[in-house]
Amino acid sequence: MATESKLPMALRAAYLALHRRSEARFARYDVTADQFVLLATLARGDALTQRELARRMPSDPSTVRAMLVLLERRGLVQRDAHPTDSRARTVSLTAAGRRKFRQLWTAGEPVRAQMLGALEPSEAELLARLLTQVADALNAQSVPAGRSNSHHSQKVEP
Amino acid sequence: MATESKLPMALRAAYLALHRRSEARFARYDVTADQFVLLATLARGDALTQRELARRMPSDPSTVRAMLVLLERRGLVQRDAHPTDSRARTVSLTAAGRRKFRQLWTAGEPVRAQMLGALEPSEAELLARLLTQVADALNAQSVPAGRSNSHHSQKVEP
DNA sequence: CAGACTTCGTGCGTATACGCACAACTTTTC
DNA sequence: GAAAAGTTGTGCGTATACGCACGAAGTCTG
Repeated sequence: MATESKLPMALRAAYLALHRRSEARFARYDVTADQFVLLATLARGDALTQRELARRMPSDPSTVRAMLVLLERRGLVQRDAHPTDSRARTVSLTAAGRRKFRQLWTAGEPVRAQMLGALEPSEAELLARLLTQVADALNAQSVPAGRSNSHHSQKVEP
Repeated sequence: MATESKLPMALRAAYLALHRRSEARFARYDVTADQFVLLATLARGDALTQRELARRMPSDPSTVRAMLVLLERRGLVQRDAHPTDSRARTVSLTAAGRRKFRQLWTAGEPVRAQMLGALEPSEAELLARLLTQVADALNAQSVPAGRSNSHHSQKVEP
């Protein structure tokens, strides 16, 4: 039974280590590791709805909202009315947000280097692939109580 | 730059997916995913100090303390005076705690199966190894430019 | 077009995940 | 042995991470 829990525990340990390291690294910029993820996501695709932003992070929409409130207050992001959907709001980086993100990207370099340095280039690639496979499997809503071992990430029978 | 952040993002996504899935799975037992980790750690080595428990989880000692308060209140763990060190307290599972853990272990089986099912057996092994490598690298206090770090016991090249 | 259903964002409550400062205690040092 | 230094647990503050319920607005029925 210990062998079976090795993978989940290793995943947890690795993520928490990454998170702690990043947190320490970004602290002097007054930005958290998760705020960095949010800013990075916006840097790659601006003017997303909060929902879409949350989906890409990936994080819970209500978590993202809490983060946006803090970031908006500090002028790093702005939220505007959606052009066509009046329920939604679009989120974008401000000029200050873009500047901050560039600083953070540089500041985070040693952490990424530390991760990558522990692996062969091919291993890094492989690791990313395996993690994605695992994440997809876990997100594929496959078995709350049924037997259907649908190995593809599609819908479940209603 | 997108390629460089792929691995950290994939790690984050995979962990969060695991966490969400586990959380949902354990909810009906009124136990969180992290409480499960704590109980599992105690199940593997009882009568640890809070510090040692935190180290093995791995989690922050003050986080572990908060968790212990909740779990103790519910009678799943107990904290006793340490036999020789009067600063420390030893933590153990109660009978109810052991029973709960067995239930949780079973309840969590589908999640582990879902993870493992997405991988070849050899891949699972490899993934665990790579994650451990990454975690070790991140925890190895290599200090890329700091000055005020001297606490941890790890080696650093000077 | 009206009702049902879905989706978006908000607000609230709980549990991590930490850092930091502090008191009590242990170990080391001189 | 007493002072210095280190360790253990506690308490506090902030930021996630989420679920759930709600109102508002969009979409889909008939």
